[in-house]
Amino acid sequence: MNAPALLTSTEENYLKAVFALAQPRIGTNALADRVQTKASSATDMIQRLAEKGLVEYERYRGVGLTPSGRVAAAAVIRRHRLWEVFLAEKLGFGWHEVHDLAEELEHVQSPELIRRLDAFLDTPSYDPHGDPIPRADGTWPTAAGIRLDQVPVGQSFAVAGAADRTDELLDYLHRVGMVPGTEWTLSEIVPFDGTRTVQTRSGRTLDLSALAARHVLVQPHESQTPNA
Amino acid sequence: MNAPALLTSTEENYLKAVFALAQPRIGTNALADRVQTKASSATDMIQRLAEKGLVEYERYRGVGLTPSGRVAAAAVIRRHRLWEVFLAEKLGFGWHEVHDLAEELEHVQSPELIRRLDAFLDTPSYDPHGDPIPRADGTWPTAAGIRLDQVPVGQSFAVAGAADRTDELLDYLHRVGMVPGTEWTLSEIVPFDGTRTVQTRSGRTLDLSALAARHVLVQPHESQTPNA
DNA sequence: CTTTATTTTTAGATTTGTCTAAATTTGAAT
DNA sequence: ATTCAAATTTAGACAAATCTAAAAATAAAG
Repeated sequence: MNAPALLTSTEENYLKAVFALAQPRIGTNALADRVQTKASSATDMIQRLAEKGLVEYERYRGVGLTPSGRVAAAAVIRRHRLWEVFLAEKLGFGWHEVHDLAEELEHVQSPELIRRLDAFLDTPSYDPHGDPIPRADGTWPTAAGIRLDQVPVGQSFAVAGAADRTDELLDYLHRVGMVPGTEWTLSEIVPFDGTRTVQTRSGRTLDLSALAARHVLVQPHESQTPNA
Repeated sequence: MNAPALLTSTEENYLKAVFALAQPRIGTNALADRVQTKASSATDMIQRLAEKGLVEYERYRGVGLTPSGRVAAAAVIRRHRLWEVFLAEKLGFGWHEVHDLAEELEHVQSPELIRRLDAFLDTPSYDPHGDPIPRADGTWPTAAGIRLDQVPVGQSFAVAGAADRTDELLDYLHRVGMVPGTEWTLSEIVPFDGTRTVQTRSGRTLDLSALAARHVLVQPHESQTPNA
């Protein structure tokens, strides 16, 4: 329960992999695959992380995260996803290009840097892929609903919120009338680029890019078959 | 003359140190001091860099950079100083805080990242300390004059240009009338914070912060003693 | 309940970058 | 020209992270 010792980049990468794959435990081979190494190397590394109290490990039984391992993993993921937002929103990289770069940037050790980066980006809750960004305290944003890009065609829903607080997004959603509380139905998903067409009960339609759809949180309704 | 092989962070740090200290050669001890290591380690590293053709090394005689070493060093320094500009201008770090962080960020390997970062920052020519940023092609910005913060009290000068192209700086200089071709005399340097007071021949005075003074390039006049 | 196949772990070696301590070389002083 | 001190290099060891190849444990199949 003392201050979290500094981890090497390699240790951080293993932690992330365990976090991603352990439900609740993951084997050495799968882990080695994930971090691009061999099973024997993974065993070595895991034993070190176990000594540091970050994973719980039993020989031949796989690994899982301890509570403090979960906190450490969230910190790394937070750094990773904030850098992804920076790369996409500020430098104009495509959402598919940002992962590898963030993989390097995430290991720069400085709480103050991350605090300021977070503020500079307007404290986003989701990265360019739509994945949640852990908060500074290690908690995860629980979607006030599900993301619009995960809603099936035909589903009706109410807008619950926006995935981040940038003026650009909020202005845009306000301008097109997609504000919390409003009711819509998803009528089409364009296969080519994932554009969503939604419409109000009064018949007004609106096209939203896949990116925009990832940033809109909605509360789906019971079902489109009105019974009861 | 083939593509420059990827260097490790450590190799890059040694290269920077040789660049900074070799005029034209530097000894093992001084180099070791600079990179926070021991002379024996420096010897090892230098021999590796010599094999890669980046430094010219003769036993017991010290090291200097080869032409391709100079190019590689410029690339590292370019990355370092661009990150410094980012940290200071975008994240609001003080100019004294940016060095150590840039030291880590500079080793992220991606030409495209640096290209985009450079554009995002409006292609600055000087970092927050006033040091020149090598261009993408490895050439160095030769000051159209000297920086105003290096002018002694009493000196007259003509404004030659601005150290970078950000709208903020250019707008500001335009607004206060400090545009290329105008004539001024430096009448005071405030010891506390380095603020410069300058005045026109007609007597108008203007206070410039130390930061602003670092970003103004001037052409000093012969002398303040009017003879001939 | 054996046998076999898969997964996991150990053992020993390698690379990068470092260290201490001992051996060399250089250059300066007498 | 010797001697001496400072700078530099070698030698040998170590820690982190990895690998290959061999050994051990588990799980699956008959």
